Amino acid sequence: MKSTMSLLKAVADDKRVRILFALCPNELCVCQITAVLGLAPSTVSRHLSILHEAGLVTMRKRGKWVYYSLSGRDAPKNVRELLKWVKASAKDSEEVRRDVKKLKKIISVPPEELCQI
Amino acid sequence: MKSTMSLLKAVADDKRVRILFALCPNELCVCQITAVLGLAPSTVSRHLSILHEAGLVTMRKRGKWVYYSLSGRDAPKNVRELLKWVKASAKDSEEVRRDVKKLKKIISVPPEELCQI
DNA sequence: ATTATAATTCGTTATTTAGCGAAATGTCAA
DNA sequence: TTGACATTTCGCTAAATAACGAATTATAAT
Repeated sequence: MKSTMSLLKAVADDKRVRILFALCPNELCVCQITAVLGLAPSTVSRHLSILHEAGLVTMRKRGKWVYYSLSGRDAPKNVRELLKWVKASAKDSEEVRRDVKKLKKIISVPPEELCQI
Repeated sequence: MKSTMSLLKAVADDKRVRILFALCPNELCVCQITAVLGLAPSTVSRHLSILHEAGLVTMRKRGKWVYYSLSGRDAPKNVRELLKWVKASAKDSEEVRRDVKKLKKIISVPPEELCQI
């Protein structure tokens, strides 16, 4: 029950759902996610740690940057299924569409130049 | 996104998840659910209204009693899938097992005599 | 070494939400 | 009608949590 609730609480926040959608096609570094959401870096970092704690995302450090991506094949089945549910349930929403659009611009800039945008 | 979030917020509370499990085999009236959870009737009523608002449960009035049950075949697909996910993910938890045991005793008493327990 | 930058941690504030009891509503029975 | 009971609504308090900025950590570049 504990791990189930930590998964459900992790996805029961619209900012975190938007993060999951942003990570759908690609891994992203924190500053890119911050640019999509328009929140303070510290806030985004906290959201990411909640998603990571629940097992929904994985992270990888590369130099100064930390890249996050969706948990994949090696994650427990319920994690994969929950990600699938969220994706199917909210994929047509206005917010997600807006973020996808924003993401295209963000990805076109290398992360080195991004953070002062 | 709005309806997705209302579903996710509805299930992101352990008391409400326990209610969903209690409703798995049978519909129950509010006083029976109250007996399982050990919370004040007004609190349980509020939890039920959140689940109902999200579309996860249906209700039926019969005399003084109001019976709640899980949404079924006629519910949207994502609702049915979410219920399935929750059920699969938490079915082996200690809390659920305890509640199932408690429920057996509760059901063995007709609701007319239950509320003063 | 020093500086600059990405990310995290921490302390604080504001918002949300769970919980309760009291009061209101609705229904049955006497 | 009156009374009893199941449920809901309302107002309040306490707890959980999102958000921010400041301080800290870690890494890379000068």
